[in-house]
Amino acid sequence: MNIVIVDDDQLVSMSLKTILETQPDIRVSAIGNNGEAAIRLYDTWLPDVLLMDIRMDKMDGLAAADAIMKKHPDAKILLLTTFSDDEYIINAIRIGAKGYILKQAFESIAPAIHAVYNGQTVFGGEIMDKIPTLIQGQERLSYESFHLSEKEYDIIRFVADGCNNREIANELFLSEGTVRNYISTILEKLKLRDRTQLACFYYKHLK
Amino acid sequence: MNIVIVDDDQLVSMSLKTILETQPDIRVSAIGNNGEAAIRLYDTWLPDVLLMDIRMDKMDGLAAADAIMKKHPDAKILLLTTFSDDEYIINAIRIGAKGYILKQAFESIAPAIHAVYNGQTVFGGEIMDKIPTLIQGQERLSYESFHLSEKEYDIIRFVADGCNNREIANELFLSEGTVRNYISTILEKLKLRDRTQLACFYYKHLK
DNA sequence: TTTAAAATGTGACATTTGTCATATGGATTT
DNA sequence: AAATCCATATGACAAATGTCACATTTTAAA
Repeated sequence: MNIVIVDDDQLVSMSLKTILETQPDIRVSAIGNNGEAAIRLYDTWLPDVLLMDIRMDKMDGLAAADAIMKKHPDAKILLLTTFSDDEYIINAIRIGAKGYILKQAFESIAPAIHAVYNGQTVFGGEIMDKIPTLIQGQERLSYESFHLSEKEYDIIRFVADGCNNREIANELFLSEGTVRNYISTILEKLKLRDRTQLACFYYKHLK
Repeated sequence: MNIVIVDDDQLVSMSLKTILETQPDIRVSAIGNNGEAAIRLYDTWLPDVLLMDIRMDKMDGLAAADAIMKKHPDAKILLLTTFSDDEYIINAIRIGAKGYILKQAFESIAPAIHAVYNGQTVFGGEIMDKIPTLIQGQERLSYESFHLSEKEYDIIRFVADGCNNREIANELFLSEGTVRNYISTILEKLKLRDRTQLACFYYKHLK
């Protein structure tokens, strides 16, 4: 497996090279230190996987990745980042990068490369956690954060499924009145007015 | 590395087991064939990675994954799928699954497991390609496809925002009765029963 | 054991909701 | 001009909903 590394910190690229070459099936063909070099090196070496830092001066990793993907749609580019800067994630995905991982996580870089080499897309765990919020624009709150009991949460799910009180009562083996009482309490806790608002709340914050 | 496999096709689970056990660092501790078994086996074996099919009868993989993640927030669950059914992807991410890959891609399953074990999240390449569209405009159905007028759609949005009839009437300078009539028509067109179901419908299909 | 706190239930009540039949004024078509 | 359609409106009505005050039972704590 033929790899090219691009990072503007010489120290990092060398460490990466050292780590990767302990893997029998990996060879580091070249090292660059900015986006322009990345493009040039990619053309020259056509690596199986390009390992590239996102933040670099001259031309940043995203721009370079974009240019490379346009020219070589099958390129497998694994982006490295120091912190999980949200702003980049979506664009990285959109550009078609095959991964986005934290460069601190040394020991997990080799597995990531293997996965990418095998046609998959890899994200550092912490990074993936942000996707749902990016997709929806809001994070999923757990029902604990509103001091809702398990049963109350059950009921919310039925409401958010369009069930009326009778149906919920039948499903949960409760009387209709009890269901009403539950809903009344839930509405009070969440400062909502009626079941429709509750359903909306569910889809906006709990789903 | 301690793995549990869950797939309702015995043949698949056995093949997977065979493939995985060629890896020196992987041991398959148990095999199950439905979501309930998954939950039970997870509790029993606490595997490093749980490999589970998405589509199963009895209880599907997503529901099981959700239950397991709620109980064991650190669980590493790798979901297997036959085709890249879009609908599941977002939910898989939301639930916190650590991967979503095509089970056909035999040779790439081991690398995926390693990556997940190392704290990363893995997606089959074809699958990741769909994320951008899901992120942007999540295949929302247009209101035309339900023969809803512009005004009717306006009203739906208010309902899905938790407004009651009076509020909608004020916003749109209509009488409360008119709003009711509109909603009545909308419910008829969409074959729904009440405004709560309408709100749910909005979030499920129109949002 | 006694006490306290949940979970569950009931009945009464006002409000909101959804349905229906029907009416009016305007715009469009014939 | 007549017929038709559409948006809007009204009033009457039954059903569903949310609130409240209160029991009863079960569970957990002191």
